[in-house]
Amino acid sequence: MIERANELRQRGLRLTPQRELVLRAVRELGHATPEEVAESVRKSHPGINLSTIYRNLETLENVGLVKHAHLGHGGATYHAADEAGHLHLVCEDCGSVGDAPLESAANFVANLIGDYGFETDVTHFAIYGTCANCSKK
Amino acid sequence: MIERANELRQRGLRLTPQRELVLRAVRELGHATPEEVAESVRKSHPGINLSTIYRNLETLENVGLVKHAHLGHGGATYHAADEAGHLHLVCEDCGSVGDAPLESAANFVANLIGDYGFETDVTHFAIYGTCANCSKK
DNA sequence: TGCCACTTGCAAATAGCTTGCAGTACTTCA
DNA sequence: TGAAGTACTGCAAGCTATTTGCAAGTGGCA
Repeated sequence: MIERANELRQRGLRLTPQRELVLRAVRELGHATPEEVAESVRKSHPGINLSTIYRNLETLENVGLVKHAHLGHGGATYHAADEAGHLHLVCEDCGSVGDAPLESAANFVANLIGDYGFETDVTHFAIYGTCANCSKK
Repeated sequence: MIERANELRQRGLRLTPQRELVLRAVRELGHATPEEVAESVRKSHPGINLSTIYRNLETLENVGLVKHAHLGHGGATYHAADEAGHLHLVCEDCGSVGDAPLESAANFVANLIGDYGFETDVTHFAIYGTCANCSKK
C-alpha cells in the first residue's frame, strides 16, 4: 500500500480514493474489462465516473501496477501486474477465460525469436479456441 | 471465378459487382481492415458504401471465401481463405504484420490440447510482440 | 495552512461497426 | 426475351466502447 503510494508520487501522481478502488477491483476481479471494474467499484462508491476508471487504469498501467491484455472482441481486460504471468485461453463458444502457465508456450516463444527475431509476450493477448467443455458437445 | 459464383448461388446469394470488388481487394491486400478494403475498392469505384463492405465481408466469410483474424486494437482484419494457414506476428512498436508458418506453433498447439483439452486456431488471432527491426533499436 | 498541479465528474465528441428502410438489380422461370 | 421475386445497395440514423475538454475539487509539499 505504502510502496504503491510512493510509486505514484515519484512520478508526480497522487493516490486518490478512486485510484485505490480501481486497483483493488482489478486485483479482486482477476480479469476485468473497464466496465466490470466500474461495476465493482460502484458497489461501494456509486458516484465514480466511467472516464475516471479509464484514466486510472491507464495511469496504473503506466506506473506498472496493472497490465492489460486483449481478450474479447476489441475490449481490453486488465489484471494486476503482480499476478503471475499466464496465458489466457479464451473459448470462442462459451466465452470463458482459462489460464495456462507460461511454460506451455516456452517452446513457441523460443521458435519465434530464433527463426524471426520476433519477441513475443504471450501473456498480453488471448489465445482463442474451444475449451474442453465446449468441444465435447 | 465461376466456381465462386456457384458457391454463392447455391446458398441463394448473388454475385454482385460490389461483392467481387471486395473479394478482389481482400486478395490483393493480403491483410486488410474493412476500412482499408473500402479505400482500395473506392479507387476504382468511389460510390461504394462502408456498410456494403462490412456486409459483404461477412457474407464472403460465411461462404468460406475469406476469413478474419483479430490483429489490431479491436478491429478485425480479413484475408482470403485460400491463403490462410499462417500466424500473424504483429509488432506493437511499428504495427507491421509479419507471417510465420503454422509449424512454428505446432508444439504449442499440441501442448494446449494435451494438457487442457483446449483446441486453438492460432491463425485466428494476432501474436503480439516486437519485430526484429524494432527490437534492434 | 495555503497553494498549485493533478484529478474528478460531466457532457460532448469520436471511432468503428450495425441496422432499418426504400429503391435497385441479379436470377430464375416462363 | 421479359417479368417477377428477392437479395443487395446506399443512405442515414443508431449503438457501443472509449476519449477529450473543461470547470470544480483536492491531495501533498512547503
